[in-house]
Amino acid sequence: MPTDRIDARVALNPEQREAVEHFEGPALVLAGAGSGKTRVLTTRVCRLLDEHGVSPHRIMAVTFTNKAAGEMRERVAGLLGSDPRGIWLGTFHALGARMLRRHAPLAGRTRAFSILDAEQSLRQVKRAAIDAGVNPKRWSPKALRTHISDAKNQLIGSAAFESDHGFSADLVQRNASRVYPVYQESLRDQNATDFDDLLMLPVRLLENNADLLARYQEQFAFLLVDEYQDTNHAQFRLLELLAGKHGNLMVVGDDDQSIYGWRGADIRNILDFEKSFPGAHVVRLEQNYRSTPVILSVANAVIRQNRDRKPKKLRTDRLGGPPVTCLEAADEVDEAAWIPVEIERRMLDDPQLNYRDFAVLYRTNAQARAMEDGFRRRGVPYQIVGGVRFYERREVQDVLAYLRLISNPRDRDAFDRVVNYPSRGVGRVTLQRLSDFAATSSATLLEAAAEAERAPGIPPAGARGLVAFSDLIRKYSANAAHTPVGQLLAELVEELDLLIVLRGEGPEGEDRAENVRELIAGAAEFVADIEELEDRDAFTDLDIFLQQVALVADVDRHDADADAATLMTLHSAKGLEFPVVFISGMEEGLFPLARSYDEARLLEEERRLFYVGVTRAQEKLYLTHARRRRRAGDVSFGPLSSFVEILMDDLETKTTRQVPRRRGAVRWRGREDESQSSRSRRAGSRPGGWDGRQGDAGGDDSFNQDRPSYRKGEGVVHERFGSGTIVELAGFGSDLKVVVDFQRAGRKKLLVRYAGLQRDYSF
DNA sequence: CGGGCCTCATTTTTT
DNA sequence: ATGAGGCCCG
Repeated sequence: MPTDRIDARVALNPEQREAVEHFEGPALVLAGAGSGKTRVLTTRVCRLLDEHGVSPHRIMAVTFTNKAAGEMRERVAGLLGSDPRGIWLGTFHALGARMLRRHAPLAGRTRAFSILDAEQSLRQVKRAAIDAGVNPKRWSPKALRTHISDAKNQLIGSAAFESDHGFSADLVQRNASRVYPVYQESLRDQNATDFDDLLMLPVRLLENNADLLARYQEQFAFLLVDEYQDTNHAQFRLLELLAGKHGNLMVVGDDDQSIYGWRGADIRNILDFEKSFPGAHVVRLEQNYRSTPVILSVANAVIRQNRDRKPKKLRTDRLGGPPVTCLEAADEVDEAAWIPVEIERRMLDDPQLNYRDFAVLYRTNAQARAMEDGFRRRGVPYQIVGGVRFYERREVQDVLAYLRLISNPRDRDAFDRVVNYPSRGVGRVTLQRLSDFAATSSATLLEAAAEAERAPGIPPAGARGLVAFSDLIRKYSANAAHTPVGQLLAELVEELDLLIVLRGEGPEGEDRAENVRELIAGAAEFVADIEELEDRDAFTDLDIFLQQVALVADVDRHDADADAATLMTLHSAKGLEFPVVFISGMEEGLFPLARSYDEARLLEEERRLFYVGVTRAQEKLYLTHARRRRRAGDVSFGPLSSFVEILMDDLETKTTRQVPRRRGAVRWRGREDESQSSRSRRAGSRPGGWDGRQGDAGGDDSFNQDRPSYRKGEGVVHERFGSGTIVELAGFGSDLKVVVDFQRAGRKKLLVRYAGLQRDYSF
């Protein structure tokens, strides 16, 4: 029996088995961190294919990253013994793009439409703002784009948005409502979409074309969705539509790991799944196979504090494990110096460990730089995920812009970018004249460029440049149909002498040339996705390459096999695991980020983010913080993060050599690097504020004047309201607010500055 | 038309 | 502190 074959290779616990064996109807799998959800998903896919004989093209499996999709494909192939050809497997955006590509004319696009990334779409928003008479200096294109993007993720089209906000008192909204239609129209003109369109347009396609909807509903007999907690409304709607006939939708997720609220993800999708899909079969996976109980208890202690969640608790059969270490460093340089040293120390202790077993996580990409310096100085190999994205590098963008223009001659953003790169004597004025000329003859810029000699006001030199440019693009467009991308790209770079141009650009030049070479190498390896074979003939290699490149995320480029420590943001770490994890920058104001204090919702998301970070660790977890940190040019003194604060009793604490010893500490200058102080370190903090001493008293937490002396759960006494318990903290420094549940007076929000609270020591 | 200098914002996370 | 964008001059 085929299924025996699969089951024999995949050991499942009863809950996992229950999920895997679920067949028809909606299902919600609440899968805690490390509970084997990927295994459940892949095994179920295998079962559907192998046991139930479902045809692969009738299954859609949605993952959060391309990399996760690739891994799932591999695992399924491994279990089945053959590649699951035909299955619709990928991210929402990739699948949306695929659907859109097939029916592009219905959405006013051709099959070779361009996908604009954030930066490109921002430029188009700016252009649209100008066209719509909205001054981009007064109204930041970024803010406008955020509103437009939010609207799209809510499936609000430009017309609806205009009638909602056209006369809104909120001026940003009102201006956004003027820009949105112009922006959207310009995307259509350019045969382009932004990321959000890859969700919204397919939904519109299905909503407006009954036969198409019926076809896809019939096709997708089974839908599986990973990381469901991070879906937004558009994604929900897409699933709702596609699952409309068969209703066999299984979603897997963990509300505690919902960390993309800022991007429109709606945690309600998972919390209300059973309402949206009545009769849903609910399975909970709470058995954790990843982390030591020590790490899990920290994770549980943190997440328990969130109110808006489905109660659950991770269990493990594992025993023991080293304590979680909290390290205090003097500043971010000190922190970044200590971590690689500690990594080497651990590797000496345990020869089993490799560099790849370590990850350093941080809240913001800005922290990467100092960390990178620390690793480089120590000579510890590392790879950074994120930050300046490969595909966003200037030189890579330039080359890609050529390709985009070759593939899609209407791509305005691409045209602007490379028409004068390398220099062809085409300046701003010439470009403006060309644009006018194109408008009068209703041609594309590229078509107009071919005729530039006839355009009024364009000097002969500029016209020659434009004609040459147009000839160049035309030549490669013709070649694209029968030349592999790698070769096309190599020829192009050769013809433009790009590598030489780049090397001549100064000290960065060599790196840039190297990046371009890497891009060529990547393109040479590119083989159009076999899934596209069905409608393969309609596309050139180039079209497919470009659409794929546009959707590559940073994590997709993470090389798990390289023997190097991984440096990345907490967001990027979702779904990954490492034996040893460092979470750095554990300071109030940085993590949680200061602005999350205003709203409980935001603070809860920060806490979930912390939970995600903690649960990445298999064996050993470090939480590090710096007393002093350079941020955005000036120095900030962040007190220990409240997330760590509540855990202090269960942590082992250390300091680096750079940190002055506390009063009463055993020694000031031993050769010993770390001191074992812990617990009760804060017994001395006084109620009512801070005592702003600086300098040598440094070990005392009161060193920092921003440090709130209050913590959640503490008892306090107010002269009028009596005694109560702190349930919430908000604000900063002199703006610190507390929410207190008073035994008699009920819940009050107080400004510490005025409230005159006393600590209730009897508590 | 291009280069260089100055100003400004920017630092939350990303498909 | 750093980068991007705008402005001015050669």
